Amino acid sequence: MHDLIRQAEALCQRSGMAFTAPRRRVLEILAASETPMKAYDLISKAGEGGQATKPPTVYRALDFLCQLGLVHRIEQDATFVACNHAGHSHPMALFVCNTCLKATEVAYDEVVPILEKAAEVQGFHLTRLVVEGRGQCRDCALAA
Amino acid sequence: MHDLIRQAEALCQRSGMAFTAPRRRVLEILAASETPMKAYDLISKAGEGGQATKPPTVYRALDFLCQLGLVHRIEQDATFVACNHAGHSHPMALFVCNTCLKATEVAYDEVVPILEKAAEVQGFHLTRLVVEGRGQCRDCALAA
DNA sequence: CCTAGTATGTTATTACATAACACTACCTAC
DNA sequence: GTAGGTAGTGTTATGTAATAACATACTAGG
Repeated sequence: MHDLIRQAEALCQRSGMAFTAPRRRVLEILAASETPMKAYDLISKAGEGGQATKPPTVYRALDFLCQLGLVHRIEQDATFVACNHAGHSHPMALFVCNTCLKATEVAYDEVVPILEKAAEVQGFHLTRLVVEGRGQCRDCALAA
Repeated sequence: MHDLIRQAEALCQRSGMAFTAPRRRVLEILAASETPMKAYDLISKAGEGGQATKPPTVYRALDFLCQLGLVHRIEQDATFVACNHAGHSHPMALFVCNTCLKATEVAYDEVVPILEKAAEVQGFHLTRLVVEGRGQCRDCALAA
């Protein structure tokens, strides 16, 4: 799991950005979590042990990590998850299991041009795309 | 614009659901709005004139209208928009213009099987799909 | 040094959403 | 017709998500 932290360090170094304590802390917590986390769970977790951590600190760290593609925000339910495929920035869909709540990342490169074309027909030029889903993951399907 | 209201009435009648006053009110306000609305703008708008309207009333109406497909929730920014293509339930992507904030609905039937297949490869069975975008609409592109 | 840029700390507030319970209207089975 | 269920609304209170605004600290370049 500490691969992610090392990747983050490297990524920041290359782009001349600071991988500061709160950013590291937030990423560590997310990387250790099996499931996507809500912001306020993250805030209280980050505050455990050391000094109290306030919302802006965590939200700023999250913004930073999201921009780097190390963390994704799941719009459906306002949760955050560490990215398994850090570094590169493939378009990735996030599918969340209704049972175990784990998130699965799925590449959707194929559909991007289709959606872009469908939008363009109506004169709409896409700059950002959000693809998310809900359903049942393999493990939970087998368990049932 | 009152087409939508009439459609809603018909739809409710057919399914034996009540198209009550708060539901009608919320739908009217959304139908009259050029752009998607935030929940609390809706709440204060609904409260204008008559009696005060509280959050639960509006949220309940929104849940109801969303289930019927008469209204869509835009997850990216927690706004709500009346559906232009009411009644049927095609999968529809919502693309929001960064400039004028209007929402454009785009059918994405084609991409559903692709995403389903991509998910299935990882053993994930999709039950719900959210596709949203940001960008620039035709009018704003021409104006620029 | 000192100052411009970047990031964090802190307080307060705004915005989004729902839990819980009381009440009403309507319908239907007896 | 009346008891009891169902569906919906009204109301209070609270929980949860996110940011504004301003003060403070760290660091690199002149």
